Amino acid sequence: MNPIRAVKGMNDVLPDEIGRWQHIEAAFARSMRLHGFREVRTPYVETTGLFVRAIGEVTDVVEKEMYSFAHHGEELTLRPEGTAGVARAYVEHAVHAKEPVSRWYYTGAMFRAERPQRGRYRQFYQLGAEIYGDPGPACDAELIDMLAAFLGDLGIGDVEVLVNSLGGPLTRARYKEALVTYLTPRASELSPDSQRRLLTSPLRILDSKSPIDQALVADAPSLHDVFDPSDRDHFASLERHLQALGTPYRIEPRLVRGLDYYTRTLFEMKGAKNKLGAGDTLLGGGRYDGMIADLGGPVVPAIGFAAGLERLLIASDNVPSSPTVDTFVAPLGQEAVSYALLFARDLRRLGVACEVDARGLSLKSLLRRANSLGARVVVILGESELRDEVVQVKDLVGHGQQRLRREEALHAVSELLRAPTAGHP
RNA sequence: GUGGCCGUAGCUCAGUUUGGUAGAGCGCUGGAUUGUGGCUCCAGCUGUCGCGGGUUCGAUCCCCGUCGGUCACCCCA
Repeated sequence: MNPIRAVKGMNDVLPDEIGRWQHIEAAFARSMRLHGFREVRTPYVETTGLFVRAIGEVTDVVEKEMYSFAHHGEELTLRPEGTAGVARAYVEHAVHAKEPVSRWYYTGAMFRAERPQRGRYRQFYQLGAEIYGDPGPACDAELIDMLAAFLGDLGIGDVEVLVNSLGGPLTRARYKEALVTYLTPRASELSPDSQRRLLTSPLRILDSKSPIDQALVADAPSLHDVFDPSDRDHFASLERHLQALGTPYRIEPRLVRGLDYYTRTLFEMKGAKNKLGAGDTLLGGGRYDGMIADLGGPVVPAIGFAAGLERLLIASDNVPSSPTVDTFVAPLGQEAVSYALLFARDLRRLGVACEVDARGLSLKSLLRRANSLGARVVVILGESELRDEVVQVKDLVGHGQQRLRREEALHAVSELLRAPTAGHP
C-alpha cells in the first residue's frame, strides 16, 4: 500500500528543526514590540474578491497562483499574502476611528500554487507588519532601518537594501503611459515575456532579467523624471532619514515589484545569495496609500512589508538546539515506576522539566538516553533506593552523585540546575 | 505553467564495464562493567534499490510514463 504523503510544496517542520523557527519568530516578536507593533491574527481563508481587489486582477498571484474554491456558493481563497486580509480587518473594524495610527504585525502561513524550489513553497510562512495612518517618509525610513537591523540580528550578512519610489497613483499612471508610448514601437525587440507584460503590466518590464530588455529600458524615460513635487519631496525626505539613521541602502530606480497596490516608497532586501540561489529576496514591502479606500474604507495611508520565514531560515546561521529536558528520571524495575512518576511530578511543580523512561531499560541504557537528551541531572530509583527511601541524584556535567532523602533530593536537583552550564552543550 | 538534473537502509552516500535481486559511515538496540552516561571495542536490526509499465532467460542498472526532490525561467517572501 502506498503511504500517504504531504502535499507537494507543503512541508513538515519536525521538532529537531523547530528551535530555529522559534528563534526567528522570537527575534521578530521582540523587534516588533520594541517598535510599538501589536500582533493581529486574521483568517487563512478570505473571499476571492478581496485579493482580486487588493492585489490586482492582472497580477500573477491572482491570475494563476491562488488556491481558490467554491463552498456553498461562496468563492473563497487560501490567502496568498497577508496585507489584504489585515487591511480588510482594519476596515471592517473601523480601526481608523479608534486610533490615529495603528502598528500591526502578523506571522503565519500563506499559500501560492507555484512550482516549488528552494526557499519557495506552496505553503510558506511570512512575518509581516503594517502601519496605518502615517503618510510620512519618516515611518518608511524607520521601517526600513528596523528590518535591516532585524536581518543583522539573525546573522544574515551581505544584505542589500534596495529602495525606490513609484510616485503617487497619478504619477504612476502618467509614467505607465509614457513607458508604453516609448516601448510600443520597439515591442518586437522585447523578449517574449516582456511583450506580454507590455499589455498587462508594463512597469514590470523595468525589472526584467533579460539583457535585451535591460538594454531597451536603459534609454526609456525614468520614473523619477515624471515625479511631481510632492513625490520628489517624499523620496528626498526618506533618503535624508535613512542617511541620518546610517542605514545602508541603494536606490534602484527599476525596482517595481509585482503587486499592483504599491505607491511611492518601495523596498526589497536581498542576501545570502550563495545559499538562496535565485530566490534571494528575503523581504519586500512598500507603501500602499490607496488600498484602504479601495477596500471601502476611508482614505488612510499605509505601508507594510512581508518577509519569507523559510528564506530567513536558510540565510541565517544555525542556532544550536536546546535540550528537551533538564532532568531524566530513571526507574530500575517495575517496582520503581510509580515512585519515579511521583518524584517527576514533584520536580515539575518546582519548574524542573523532566522525563521518566519507564520502558524497563538497563541503567546503562537509561544513562545513555539521558545523555543523548542533553539532560544535566539523572535521578536513579532502584530497588535499594526504594528500600531505604532515598534516591540517587547524579550530575552528568559535574560527574558527582549523591544518595539523598526525597525532600533533600528535590532541593539538590534544583540547585544543580541553577549552576552554570559551562562545558555542556 | 515551461525546461535541465536527480531518486539505493531512518540520515549522508558508495555500487551496477547496457544487466545475474546490495554495501559503508552515522543513527538505533544490546553487550564488554549481574545498577552507572559521554570516548573506545564487539554484536545485532532496518531495503517492495521512488512507483507503474516495457525490453530481456533475468532489470537497482537499459527504455517509456508517473510521482517526488532539485536548479533555472515565469513570479515572488
